[in-house]
Amino acid sequence: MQLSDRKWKIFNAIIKTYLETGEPVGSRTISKYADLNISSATIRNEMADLEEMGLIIQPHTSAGRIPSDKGYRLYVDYLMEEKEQEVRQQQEMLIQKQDKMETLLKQVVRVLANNTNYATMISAPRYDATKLKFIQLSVINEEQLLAVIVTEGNLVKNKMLHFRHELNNEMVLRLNILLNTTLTGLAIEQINLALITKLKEEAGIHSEVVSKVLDALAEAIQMDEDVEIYTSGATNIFKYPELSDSERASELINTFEDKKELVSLLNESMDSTGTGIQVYIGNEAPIRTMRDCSVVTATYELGEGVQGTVGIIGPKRMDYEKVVDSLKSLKNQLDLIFERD
Amino acid sequence: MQLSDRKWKIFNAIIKTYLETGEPVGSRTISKYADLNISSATIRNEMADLEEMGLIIQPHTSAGRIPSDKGYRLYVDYLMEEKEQEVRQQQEMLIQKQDKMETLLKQVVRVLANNTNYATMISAPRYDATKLKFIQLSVINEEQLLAVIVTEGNLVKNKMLHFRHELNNEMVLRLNILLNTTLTGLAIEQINLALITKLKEEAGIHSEVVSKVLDALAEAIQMDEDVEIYTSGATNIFKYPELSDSERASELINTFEDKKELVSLLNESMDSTGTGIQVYIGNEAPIRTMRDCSVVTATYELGEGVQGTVGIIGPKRMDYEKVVDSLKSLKNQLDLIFERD
DNA sequence: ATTAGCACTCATTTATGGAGAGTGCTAACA
DNA sequence: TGTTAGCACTCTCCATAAATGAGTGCTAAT
Repeated sequence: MQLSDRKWKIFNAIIKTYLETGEPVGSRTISKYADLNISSATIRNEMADLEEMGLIIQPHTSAGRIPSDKGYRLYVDYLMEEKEQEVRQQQEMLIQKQDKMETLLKQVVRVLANNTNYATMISAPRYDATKLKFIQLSVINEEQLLAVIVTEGNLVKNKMLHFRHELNNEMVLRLNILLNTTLTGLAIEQINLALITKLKEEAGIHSEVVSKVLDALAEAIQMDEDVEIYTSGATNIFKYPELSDSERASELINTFEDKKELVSLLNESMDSTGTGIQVYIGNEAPIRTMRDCSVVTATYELGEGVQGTVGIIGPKRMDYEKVVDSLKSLKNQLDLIFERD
Repeated sequence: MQLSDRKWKIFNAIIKTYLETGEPVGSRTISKYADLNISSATIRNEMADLEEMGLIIQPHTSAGRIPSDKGYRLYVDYLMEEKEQEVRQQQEMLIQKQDKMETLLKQVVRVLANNTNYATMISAPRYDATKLKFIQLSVINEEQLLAVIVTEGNLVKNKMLHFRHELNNEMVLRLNILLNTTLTGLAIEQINLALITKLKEEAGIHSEVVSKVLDALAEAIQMDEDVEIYTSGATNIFKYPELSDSERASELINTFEDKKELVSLLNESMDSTGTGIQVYIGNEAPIRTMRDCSVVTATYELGEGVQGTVGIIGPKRMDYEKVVDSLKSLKNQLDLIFERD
């Protein structure tokens, strides 16, 4: 399927105009379009062809045309290709380094939402590939231990552990040393059975505590996979009439509040792209409530394959160029911030 | 302003009916109301009186009546008075004890939102009156310390500290002992200047570290006052037509996402009621976007004056009885959970 | 191959005219 | 004197109809 030069120009004009106005665009509008001196009648003929190709759609007879999902896809693919080389002047967003990952991520989504006027989300870096930096067990009282786990990138987790028998300070001190000397610098996935057995052996009679700590560690990670995601600007969807009728808006905002589905989307995007930018148009995203939206995601890196994903959700007629630029710029900044860590 | 018995009955019938249907209620509807054998004409006369008193309103000529804010207020005041003694069969909500405060609070709002079909929020217990349980400084690398702060009720905070000069393990160990022996068991507000001076003295050349730790502590607390609030069920507002037009819904959900204003509301409610249940009707709440809502709050306790607030936001015609019951039940459970801590 | 012209289609807007619900008032009644 | 039936009146809420206008597809002329 090859588009003639003129067809391409017309198609482009339709997309551009529709992105701006959000309303079906007719042949006369296009005929007035700059550097295109053709009458509306001719354009009508061309549009009929484009429609037959499935690139544009008529919402009803005697209305203008709007891009189909396939049309958007073509446009975006072309756009991305073109962008590949071109390094544009990127608008700077002010992301400041933060001590705590959580604060940083919240800031990122907030700034991004304000900049783009779309809804945004970000997933915390995937934990199981991150290296352990530090473990600290502290005695809270006779039956409780607090385990603090710090990983590369200063992701801090804490988990409370309960024991039946009494804990004594000295033992905990020895365990701390043991755990740190053995585990520090390892990625979570490197902690295998052999290592665990060895640890337990060395811990002697306290092996039960060791296994509880490791369980806790695993559990803490598991929990994160499920939950750790931040969103912002959900209400931006009200700025786009095609999304803001009660029904749709409610569903969408619900998806945002729940976050569960968002996690799977971000994870999928991360797995499939490695480190690029990905666009889901309408039903391409695996979330039903987003069938009228487009989602653009980017994966950021935190050294050695450890990565998270940031995403922007808007109407299908979102400003893809701007969004892609914003994400690229953001991605660079994040990579930078994590680099000097 | 004294209501005759009959006027009261009519007023009550109007409120009850309106709470159910959400539509203006007319004289004929009331005349069919059980144990009230009066003709519609008579009721019309009474209603005219009630309207003059400002208790009910006519949205337009020849429509039924709806309660005014003043009317709701009267109803709620009476309701609360009546409830005071009566201990009703309270529906149980399943709140499970959790290790971490955050998890617990999130669970609470979720369950509450599901139970009531309104939007819910909860503020973490106020920090500055809580007693310190434990402080732990850990060396992360040459220039960074991780401070972990645990308070009563197992609220865990961590904060990363940066230093120019090198840190050594021994010093940190000594500081840990010093901080814990001195501060454990104290409420934050008890850490006064005298104590600080004494601490610094004992720390000798490491007094700089001490003051940084204390700063961090203060800052961590400050931050909490601003942010620590959890919400759930924001999308429930779409279940009530009077709140779910684009404009209103957008504003409301925004308020929920922002949380800043919610904090001030919850704090105010806590200050003014001590430990009871409070109802804000329409503009009584200090948040403009909630002018069409009612808010019911309850303060829960966590031993010795440490308290947080939980709130429910719904349309003005919310089911106050049910909401108050739910909150009371919840309050009891929370008090119980924290008690055995 | 392009374009002007025209008939035709459909969403959107504006008027119009009940139907229904509910009121306020008056006059009759117990 | 309090209560009620009756009635005219006032609104909102629909549904239907008519006018508008944007945009198309097709045909015939250039």
